[in-house]
Amino acid sequence: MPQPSAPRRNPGRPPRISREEIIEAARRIVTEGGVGRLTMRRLATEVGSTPMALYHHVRDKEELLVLLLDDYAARTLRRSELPAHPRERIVAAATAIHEALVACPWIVEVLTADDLMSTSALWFVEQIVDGLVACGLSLDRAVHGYRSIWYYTAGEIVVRTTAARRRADGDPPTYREQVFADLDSNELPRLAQAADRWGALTAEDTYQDGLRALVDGLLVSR
Amino acid sequence: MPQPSAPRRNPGRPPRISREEIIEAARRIVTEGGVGRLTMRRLATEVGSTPMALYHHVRDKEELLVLLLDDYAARTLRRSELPAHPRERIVAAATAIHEALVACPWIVEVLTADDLMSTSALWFVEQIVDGLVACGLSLDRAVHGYRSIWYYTAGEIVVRTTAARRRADGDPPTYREQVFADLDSNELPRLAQAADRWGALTAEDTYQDGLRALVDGLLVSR
DNA sequence: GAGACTTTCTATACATGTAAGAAAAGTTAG
DNA sequence: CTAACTTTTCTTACATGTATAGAAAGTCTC
Repeated sequence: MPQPSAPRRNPGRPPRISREEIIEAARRIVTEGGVGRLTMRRLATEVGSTPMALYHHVRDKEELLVLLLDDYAARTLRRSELPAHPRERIVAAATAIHEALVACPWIVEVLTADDLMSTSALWFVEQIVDGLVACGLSLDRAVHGYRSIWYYTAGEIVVRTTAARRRADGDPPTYREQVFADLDSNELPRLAQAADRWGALTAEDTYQDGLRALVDGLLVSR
Repeated sequence: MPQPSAPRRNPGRPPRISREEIIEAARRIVTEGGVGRLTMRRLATEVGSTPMALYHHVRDKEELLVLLLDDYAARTLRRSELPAHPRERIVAAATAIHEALVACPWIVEVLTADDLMSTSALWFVEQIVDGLVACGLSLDRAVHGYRSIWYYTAGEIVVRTTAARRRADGDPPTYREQVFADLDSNELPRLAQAADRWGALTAEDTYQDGLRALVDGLLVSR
């Protein structure tokens, strides 16, 4: 029977760095110089260690980014007063998540990693699922509904911030824009009709419009 | 006045490889060994050239992947008989795009790159926009609606295929799953209630459900 | 034909993520 | 104390994307 109160230390070489230290240092690097400055080597010197030592605390760089995102969410997403009406509560919770993520431009590389599962984000997820249930959906349908909202949200952020970044880089227009300029107005009349406004239209932020549509659609129980 | 019919060749060293050749070779590599096998060096030897020569035909690897995706779309997406009823036409067109992309597991890394703009995909985009207009939306709102559908579609694919890949890798469960196991059922009752089914629920393919909800929502003009 | 100009290709170099294995620094059993 | 064992750290090495500089191979002007 092991003595429970004895401060018996662990065997093995004692660690000189911790996951928390690593994340802290990573956060410093990212907030100062952007996510592009975050390399394993830089991070290692920042915590006073070697690159490979990091890999004992973090599976790989992607996991590091996920941890960083969760850390960010934990300190940004604060539970706030949400509307009482379920439908509006859903919209507000999703919008809160969306705003937090949009304000953090480097996440794009991480969003592909399944849900946003930071403990602090979970409260908002709960609000969404609960709102859907309150509107009459079964629990299963509510979870599926939340997933749809998450797909929409993640897709919006990933697609729009990548596009925005590309615009900011002042890249020469890709051949895609060329394609769009050469539209055949007999074959594709609507697109041709919208062609000149396409760039402006797709740059607009219509997250809430789409979200409301999606939520409305989810709530007309079928 | 330049002689129009003269086969005056271009100045400069004549190219030994073309963008088409490159894409062809890349397709071979990817279909044989997966996208992980596609490196610039391998591609270079495949076309009998050097890595840096590729960069005269392709801006960078990302553009190569985009080209590859368009190439794939061009040979997979065939215009098909779509329902006449506008709402069903929208759903069918989006589903066609979705199915083509899902069948092609390496796209994930590219989907972040704005729209799917392959010429062959544009026809489906046209169907969606036109369907929305036929249901009474203004052209602007229809374009926005299409964008919402695209966000949802891209997000669904990116999130779900990444999750599936991770599952297939047999990774040790990430700390996210740990978080989910430790849910406090007082704080987050709905999530706790769904916790054990969460994995199964989020693995289900509910693309069409969400899509229909979104389209329904878009069509109740507000 | 000689040289200027243009386009494409090649050689070399660097930063990055990370695999593999050895070394270090502890704890525990004898 | 010594030896086995464990955990963490360090060293070295490799594959990859791509920047940079210059060489090669054409056309054009004269």
